[in-house]
Order: sequence, then structure tokens, then C-alpha cells
Amino acid sequence: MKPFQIYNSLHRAVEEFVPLKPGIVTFYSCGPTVYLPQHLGNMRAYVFVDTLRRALCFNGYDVRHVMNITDVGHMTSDADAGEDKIEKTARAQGKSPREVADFYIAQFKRDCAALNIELPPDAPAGDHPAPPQSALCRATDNIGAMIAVIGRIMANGYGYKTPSGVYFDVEKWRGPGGIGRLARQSLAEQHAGQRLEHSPDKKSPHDFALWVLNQPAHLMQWDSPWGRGYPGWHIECSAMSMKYLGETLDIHSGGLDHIPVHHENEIAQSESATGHPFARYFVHNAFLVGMEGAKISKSAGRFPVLDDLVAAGINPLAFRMLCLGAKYRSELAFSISAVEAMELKLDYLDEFCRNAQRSGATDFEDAAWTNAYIESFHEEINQDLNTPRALAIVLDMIGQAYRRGDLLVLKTLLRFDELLGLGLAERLNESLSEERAFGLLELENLQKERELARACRDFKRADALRVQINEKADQLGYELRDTPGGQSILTPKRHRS
RNA sequence: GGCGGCGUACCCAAGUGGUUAAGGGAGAGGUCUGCAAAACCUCCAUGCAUCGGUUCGAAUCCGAUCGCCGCCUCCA
Repeated sequence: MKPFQIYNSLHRAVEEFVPLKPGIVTFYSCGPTVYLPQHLGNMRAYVFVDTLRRALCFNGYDVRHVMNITDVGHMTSDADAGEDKIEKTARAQGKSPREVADFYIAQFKRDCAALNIELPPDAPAGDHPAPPQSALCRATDNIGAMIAVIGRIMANGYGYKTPSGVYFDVEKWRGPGGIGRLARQSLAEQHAGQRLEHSPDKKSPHDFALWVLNQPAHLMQWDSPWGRGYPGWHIECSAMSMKYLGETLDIHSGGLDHIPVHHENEIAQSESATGHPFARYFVHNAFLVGMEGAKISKSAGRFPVLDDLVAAGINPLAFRMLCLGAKYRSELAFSISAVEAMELKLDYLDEFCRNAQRSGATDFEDAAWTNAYIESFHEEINQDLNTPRALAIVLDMIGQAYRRGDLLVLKTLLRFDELLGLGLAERLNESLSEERAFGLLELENLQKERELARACRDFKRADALRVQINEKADQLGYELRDTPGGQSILTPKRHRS
């Protein structure tokens, strides 16, 4: 089996993945900013993060995963005097910033759960002598860690204090490649068009805030060695990744849009503080786009959220499958019909699982012919997460199973689903709720009656009974279907069949 | 103005130098079935925005043109 390979934005190439410490991966993901619901574009990013995490686990790595939650410090503009987005929402809704953040964090977690995105456990609040190695951590719980990093940057001479804040001295920093290593864009090039506003306190317009001072209107303020204020918008990632995962990360993930500014600045800050490389692999996901090919974004106003799909009666996991149907580095054009096509296929997988179980697949080892599929599946995953190919292999295997009349491939399929995360095992094992079980029991008599009618070739009566049964079964999400053996069965209703 | 990306069938989408251009949806035909449904089978791009070039050979490399999009402001 070829080793896991991933596209590294640092070198713009697909590279073999080799962790710093054998068997262990430190993985930091840029998480949500919680002042609005996460739209489907955001959720695509987290499906990608989850898929990458699963792929690393699939390859036997012990993954230590940290994701941040930005609940302070994102400005409505980068002019160093903009309004904090969370505070803006708080004012608009008459809530405290913490309440706003809590609300959207809960919603984020709920959406992740619906998509089978496994988040790291909540980090304990406050400073701990031995912080956990996987954590979902909030910026406002880690102000101390941020101040510590800023202190190191200052001590190393890369920051300077002014009345409006503490800034990072971009011109002075000459780390490997300097600023622009990731984006491959020199500072001169970056600002050829000059859209950046100058703050009179900055030595250079490229300098960015580490700690903002003298903004009395801001609700969220903390004391620091430089005065009362709040952190700049890049420092949390440097501080929290260091705190939980160490000074050099194996993998740092985020959206493509983070390359030129956020990640550049993170690298500069972190490396000027520690003197060590910040992250060995930077991975970035491409956007979900609308039908016109335009980016879906929070600032653009209208954007679909997971609840919109749920309202349309679509299984959220169909959206996950849609994401898996395209490479994470390709733009994906979103449409309801595209999700529906995937939902159809998801139903097909569920149906296969039930068929396989009925034929006793849970009691036997899988057929030997699945080995070739296991190998090629793993190979595609290790090839920079080629999930579309992997999905094609899964479907091919199932078609093969039906064709051979040998459904003993359930274990293999469920093993694949550990990577795909479509929840096949959960739905298969989902025990019927009492109410539903009771309802189905009631239908069994009618079902037997119909079978009798069929045996007597009284098809008129059989069809009438089927209509009657289906009317009731439909309410329970089931439908009647005849099997080749002549038996009739009640089975979960397929979507849009 | 600078940097970057994309353009593959009706739709979504793999493939980035080499036999017949993955897979899915939609569509057409068929097998099976009392009928339905499910499942399976067959068909569905001599062509990969356009035009040139390199090569024995290109969707894949190079150049030009057209079109779309992203970033350089908060953004996955």
C-alpha cells in the first residue's frame, strides 16, 4: 500500500505525508467564527477536515486534533478600528457577546453531528498544567496563552507598541521566505492596487495588530502587559495550536481564502515567537459555489444552511456525500438537484446494507473477492483524498455483489464507511422506536392476508391490500415490496423513487 | 493594478502525456416479476472553451484568444 499523500500548499505539490513523531499526527483546523449560522460552504470545509482526520485514522495514525472557535476579534474591516462582528450581532440582538457565541456554537455542533463530523472534545476552560491533546477551544478561554505568545514576539523584537495597539513588524521579519511564502506574492505585489488603509501608528501598512488598545467601545476587553484591550485576529491560532499541540504542527488546515493573509500572518507570528517551523503541511479546501459559479460567503448575504436542506426533506448526509463526490481542492457547484442525486445513492447504500443483513452477512466473513476493492479504495484515499474515486469503487463493489448474488461484503462496506462517514452502520442498527414497531406489527396481519390472496392468485384483492398497507406504512416511513422468493416485506421507504 | 484558479455529455464530477475519456443523476431500451417496486444488463462525449504549437502520441505540456470565478478588506 502506498503511503498517504496530501497536497501541501507550502510547496504546491502532492507529497507523501510523514509526521514529525512516528504514528502521531498533530492536526490544527481553523474553525468557525460564531456570529452567524455556518452556511453550507462552511460545512463543506468541516466535512473536509473530518474526512482528512478519518483518512489519517484509516492509515493507523493517532490523530491529535484541535479546532478553534473564534468568539472575539474578527473585525468588520481590517482598519484596526472596525467593529467586532460578534459584538455587532450582540448589539443587534440585545445579547451579550458570550450569549451570541454560545448560541452559534450550539448550532454549529448540531450541524456537525447531523453531518457525522466528529469534533474534538470541548477544551476545559482556563489554563491547565497538562492541556488535552485534542480540543475544541474558544479564543476567549485562551487570552492568557495569546498574551504569552505576544510576549515572546515582543521579547524577540518582532513587535512594537503604539497608542492604538501592539503590531507585528512585518518588514523586520525575515523568516524563511518572509511574508508571502505561502501566497507567493511579495508585499510590493500584494499592495500594488492599494486597497489597504493606513493606520498612522503602523510602521508599514503590512503590519498587523497583535493586541488592540484604546477601543473603549468594545465590550470584550482584557488586561495585558501593554494595557487593556483585545487580541488581533491571527494570534489565537498561533497561541492555541502551540498550547495544545506544540510549536510545530504536522498539519494545518483551512479554507483557500486563508492563504494570503491569515495563514501568512500566523506563520510569521508563530515562527518569530518560537524560532521553529510552524506547520509542516498546510492543506486548504476549495469553495462550494452557487449555480452561477459565484462564491457563497457570509459577507455576500444570502447563503444556504443545513436547515434549508432539512426543511426540504433532505437527509443531511446526502450533503456529506455530495462533498465526497468532488475533490476537496476543486470548486463544487451546489444545487438541490445535485444533493438529491446523492440522496438517491445514499438510500441505495442503506438498502444494500439491509439486504446484506437479511442474507446473513453479519454472521459470516466477507467474500474473498472484496480484497481487491479494499486495496483500491485505500489507494484512492491515500492519493490526496480522492473521495470521488473511492465512492465509485464502493458502488462498483455493491453492483458486483448483486450480480454475483453474494452479498457477503457488509463488513467491508462498513469499514469503508468509517472513512466516508455516511452513518450506514448506525442506520442499519437503528432499532425501531416502540411506536413504529407497534405500527408495523399492526400491518403484519394485513400483510399476511395479502400474501394469502396472492397465493390464491386473487390479485385484485392483493393490490387493494397493498394500497391499504402502503397508506399506513407510508406514515412510518415504510413501504411494501415483494421479493423474488414470493415473500412480501416492509422496508424503509426510499426517497424519490 | 497584482496574484491565483477554473472551463470535460442535459446536470454534478474524476482523469493532468500513452490501450475503448471513472462514477453518479437525468434519459432510452431490456431481463426478472401476476402487477408494482427493487436489483441487474445494454445504450448515452471519435471528443475534453476556441485557435495554434511541442511530441511517435495531449483533455493532460507550451502560447494566444474568449468566458467564468477567487484573493489582495471580514470570509471555509
